[in-house]
Order: sequence, then C-alpha cells, then structure tokens
Amino acid sequence: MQKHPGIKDIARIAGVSIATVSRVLNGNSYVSPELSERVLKAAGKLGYQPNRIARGLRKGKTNTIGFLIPDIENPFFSAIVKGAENFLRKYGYTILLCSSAGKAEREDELLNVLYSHKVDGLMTVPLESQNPYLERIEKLSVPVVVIDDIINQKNISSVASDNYSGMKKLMQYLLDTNHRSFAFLSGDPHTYSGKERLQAFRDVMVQEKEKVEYEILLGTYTFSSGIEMLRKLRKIPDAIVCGNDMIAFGVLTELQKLHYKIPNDVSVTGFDDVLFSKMTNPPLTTVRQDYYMMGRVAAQLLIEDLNYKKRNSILLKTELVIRGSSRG
Amino acid sequence: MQKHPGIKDIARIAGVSIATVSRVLNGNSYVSPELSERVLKAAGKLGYQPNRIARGLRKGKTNTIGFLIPDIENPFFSAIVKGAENFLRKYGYTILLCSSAGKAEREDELLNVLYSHKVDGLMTVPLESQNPYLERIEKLSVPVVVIDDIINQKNISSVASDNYSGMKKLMQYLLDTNHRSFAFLSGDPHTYSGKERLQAFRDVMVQEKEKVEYEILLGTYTFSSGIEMLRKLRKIPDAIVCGNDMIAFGVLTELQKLHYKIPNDVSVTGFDDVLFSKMTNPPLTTVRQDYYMMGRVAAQLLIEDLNYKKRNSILLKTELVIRGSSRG
DNA sequence: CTGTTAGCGCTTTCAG
DNA sequence: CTGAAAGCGCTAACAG
Repeated sequence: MQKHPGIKDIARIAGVSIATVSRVLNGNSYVSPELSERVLKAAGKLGYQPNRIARGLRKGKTNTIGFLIPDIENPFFSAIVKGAENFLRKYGYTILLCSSAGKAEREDELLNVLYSHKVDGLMTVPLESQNPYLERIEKLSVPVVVIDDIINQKNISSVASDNYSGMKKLMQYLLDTNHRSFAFLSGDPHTYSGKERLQAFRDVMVQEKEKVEYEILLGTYTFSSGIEMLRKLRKIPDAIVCGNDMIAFGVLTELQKLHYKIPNDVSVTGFDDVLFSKMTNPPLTTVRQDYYMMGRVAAQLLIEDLNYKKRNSILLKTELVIRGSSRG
Repeated sequence: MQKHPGIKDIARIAGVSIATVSRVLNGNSYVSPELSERVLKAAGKLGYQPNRIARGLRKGKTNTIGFLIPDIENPFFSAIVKGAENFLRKYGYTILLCSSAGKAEREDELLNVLYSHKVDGLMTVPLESQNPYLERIEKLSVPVVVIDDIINQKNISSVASDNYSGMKKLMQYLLDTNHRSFAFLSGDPHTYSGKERLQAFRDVMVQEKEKVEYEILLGTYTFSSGIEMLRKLRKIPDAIVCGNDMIAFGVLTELQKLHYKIPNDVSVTGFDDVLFSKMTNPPLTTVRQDYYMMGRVAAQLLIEDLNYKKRNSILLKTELVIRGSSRG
C-alpha cells in the first residue's frame, strides 16, 4: 500500500465503515468512544491527510480563496496578501494567488481560472478604479472584496485607505509650517488612490487660493517618473508634494544631484511610508497607510460575507509621519 | 437554472451525451464537426467553466503548485514567486501560496495543508538550510524544488545563486582597489546564503592573510542589525562588507550620522542589489542576484520533474555592480 | 465516432 | 449510534 491512505484504509484497519471514519474525523456527529479511538489510532498510524479535493467536490466548498493582484513583487500588494493570509488561515482557508502583471485582459482570464478552481471567495486589487471586470465578478456569484478601491455597489465589500483625508492632513501641516508655493507630482490618476490624493491637493489649493501658488504634474508611481517630473518643474517651490514615496525618492535623488539642500531649500513629501522612507537622507516626511491591515480587514470582510452574507465598505485611517525632509 | 452550468447542462442543450461534451472540451478524441459545433455553442451560451475540483479528483491532477516561503512581504521572496508564477501559468498551473512567517513549526503544518490540497508539485524557500522538514517532503512523494538552497539528495531539485563566487568577486575587486582592512557584517549564518557569503569572505582573508586585517560580526539580514553591528566595530576599516543590502543601508545611515564620508573615509558594500540600492546616497556597490530568474528556473525544474521525472540542481550566476559607495 | 457506465475520495441522507 | 448507498462533476474505459 504505497498509495496515499484514504478513508477506506482507515475503515479497514479500524474495522468500521467509512461513514464512521468520516464522522470521527469531522467530529460533528456522535460516535462511541471505542470506535472513535480505533479510528483515530488507525488514522494516526497511516499518517492520514484528508483529500480536500474530494471533500471540496462533495461539500461544494474548497476552503480556498482566490487572490488577484496587479503585481506580487510590489511590496504594497504583497503586504496586503500577507495580512489577508494570516487572517484567513485561522479560518482554514488557503490562498490561490494570481497576478495580472498589469494587464487588464489577464484580470479577466485569471478570474475564470480562479472561478474554475471553485474558490469560496475572491479578493482583488483592481488595476484601475471602476474596472469593468468587476461587473463580471458579480455574475460569478462568489463573495468578493475589492481592495484599495471603494465600490458603491452594495453587493460587493471593499476596503481602502482614506487617501483623501490623508493628503489633506499633510497639506494642512505644510501650510501650518509656512509653505506657500507647491508642486504636486501625481502618480497614475486612473487609480483610486491617485484620484483621491490629487483631488485633496486641488481642493486645498482652491480653498487657500489667495495665499498659495502651485503647479501639478502627472506621471506614474515610480522612481524614474519622479525624476522626470522634477525636471519639468517650472520652478522649485517651497514644497514638492509627491503622489507616493517612490516618486519622492526620485525627487530626492535628483534634487541632491542638483545640489539643493533638503529641507532648507525645499521640502519634499511622499505618501505610503514604505520601509525605505525612514532610511533616506534625509528621512522622508510622508503619510502612512497600513497595507498589512488593509489585507487583514479585507479578509475579515470576506469572512463576514462568507458566513453571514454581510457586505461592507471600510475606509482605513492614515497617519501623518513627519521626518527630516520637510522643514517644520 | 441559476446554478453554475455543468457538462450535463451542455449535453442536454446540445442533445448529446456528457461523454461527447467532455471529449469536445478536452479535444483529445475525435468528434464529428456537427456535434462538436453544437457542444461548443451550448458551452459558450452557458458561459461554461470547467469544474477543476471535479476534474482534479478524477484525474488525480489538480494543476496547482504549492508554494511555501518564509515571508511573502519580503521582496526577495515575492520576486521569486512572481518569476515562478509567470512561468507556471503557461503550463496551466495556479499557485497555492502559504507563508510560514518565519516559524519552523508552520512549515510542517503548511506542508500538510498543501499536500491535502493535492498540489501537483511543491516549491519552497526553506527557513534554514538543511531543514529537517525536507525529509518529510520526500515521503510525500510529490515533486519538489527547493529554492535558495542547494540540496544534495538527488531526488529533489534545487536552485540558488552562487553566493560564494559572488562574494569572492566582490572581495577581489576590493583588493584590487587597494582596500586592506575589512569588516564583514554577516547576516544569519544558519541560512544557505549566509553561510556561503561568510565562507567566501573567510577564504579570501586566509588566502591574503599577509596583507590584510579583518574582523567578523554576526547579525541578521536587517537594517537595524546593520546599525548595531557597526557600533560594535572596534575600528572603521577600509571597507565594510555587508551580508546583504539591508545591512548596508543600516551601515550607511549610521556612518553618515557619525559624519564619515563615503567612500572617501570608508567603502561600504552590500549583496542582492535590491531596488533601493541605486537610490541611496551614495548608491551602493553590491552583488546582484536575480530573484525573479531564480523563481523562473525553479518553475522550469519543477515542470521537468513533473513531465519527465528529471531532477537537477542549478547555481545561478551573480554580477558585481560597482557604484559610488566604494572607492575605486 | 458516440453513448453508457463506473468510479476518483469524501460527506450525508436514510435505514436500521 | 452505525452502516449502506447515493452522488458532487468530471474523465476514461468499454461497448456499440
């Protein structure tokens, strides 16, 4: 018997029926102590591990959750996955992971793959806000939670950081510390976070329009885009407000190459507070969002949907982190 | 009929038997064009997606690969996962991901979970070199490839970077540029990479013992460990050779706080070449290892094992990357 | 070429 | 409390 042991083998050794074995192993129905013990002993001896595929087929529940993200290598997304995984494992779920590599058509394809694997639920960080593939998800009739985007359809749960108020907090701090001219180097404005951060900046500028001046540049959430946008700036303002930390790193590097003193000549700020933000020289003033928590909350929402059919949308608080890259 | 359509539904609509439907959908047996078309049309209309759980049970093959790593949030590991995933998907595999969170007992537990899900193969980055749980993997009789560690048992494939010769290359460069006193700030010496890098450093020191002096400190692969080890240094040498880039970042930060000029007063080197190594000030001289490629090669090895039962162990080349943190 | 049928390993009625 | 038997959705003999 070199094949992996099954419930049948246990039954034979313990001298009981397979039904009894199943009952003992699942512990949801009463079985006499004697039989119970015999079964457990046999299972232990064989090193039995249940076949979740067979169980999944029978029960219509696989204990797997599909995870669809743009890029697993990006620490933001992987932190989300980590947060979610730690939570989901407590409930016996394992993650089926797919990354769309930034391609929209992949999202669709992978959605089918995941569905095909009969995942019990789905978690996704969409490539773009209001992604049309979300409509398809609905039809799949599998519980979903969308991450880093807020969905208004009430049959889908979602979770995101409060990018808008985070950026407002940051701007308020800069205004309070007598910054009056600004440049906003935006990340991709098609994303939810890009939209919200940009909008917050604009709203503050409009509100304070008598005392401030500013310019806005659009780019992507990358180091090199930060460098490019900096070069296009018409003038170096009091503060350069970057769409995220990566952009800020590019800006920092380029400014130093041009012999600007930070923060004496110009303040630079980021958004996200990634691991390296505290290691730059000077360390970066930024807005922290907790990606790990985002994954955790997302998992929690999914569990609630799975167990009680409750849906919800949650906005996570952000925190202003003041470091040396801004004069205060 | 709100339930998800199955092969039966297609058969009914197309007016054929379920066997015919299966044959058409799998395309491995000849079916007359007429029936074929009717089946395809029905499948399309229903938006049929095969139930991989049922198929898996029947065929004894799930098209899933289990992935077990210490920490998904760590960019090294997630790059490996990404490389592997991109390759595996071409072959129709999806990844079941688990991270052990650095705990050895979790590795064992998760191994069972993965096994229970009847994965067709397993990829793992072990917490420690020569981890005992590798023995257990053998018994599972499922193809395995171990990553970032070289396994000598020939029934298991493995892949790692050539840490030893990478470190030697780096040391040779430092010697060639007239560095004569060294400090080696090691990462965890229980890991395969830690061992190899340390050994290479030692071997070079012994070989050049007449002209050099050095000290060795043991720590972990972290920013804060880098700072700590630097503080314990008895003297600042010509070159501080760090076990990886993270340690080097800590060292860089702390040295600058102490007003050392880099590389004029002291050279600092890393290992890995993470994304941020080119963004530090000065940018870091380091040894690049290609994690993405490591994942890809690992996937390739797994596919070979799966298809032809061929096993292999591969050592990946590393590349010396000279930047501003070392005087040359 | 096509249909009928027997399971894959497990859970869950349904009888006893 | 326990066993026999049905069946989850699909594939693969086996007949025709």
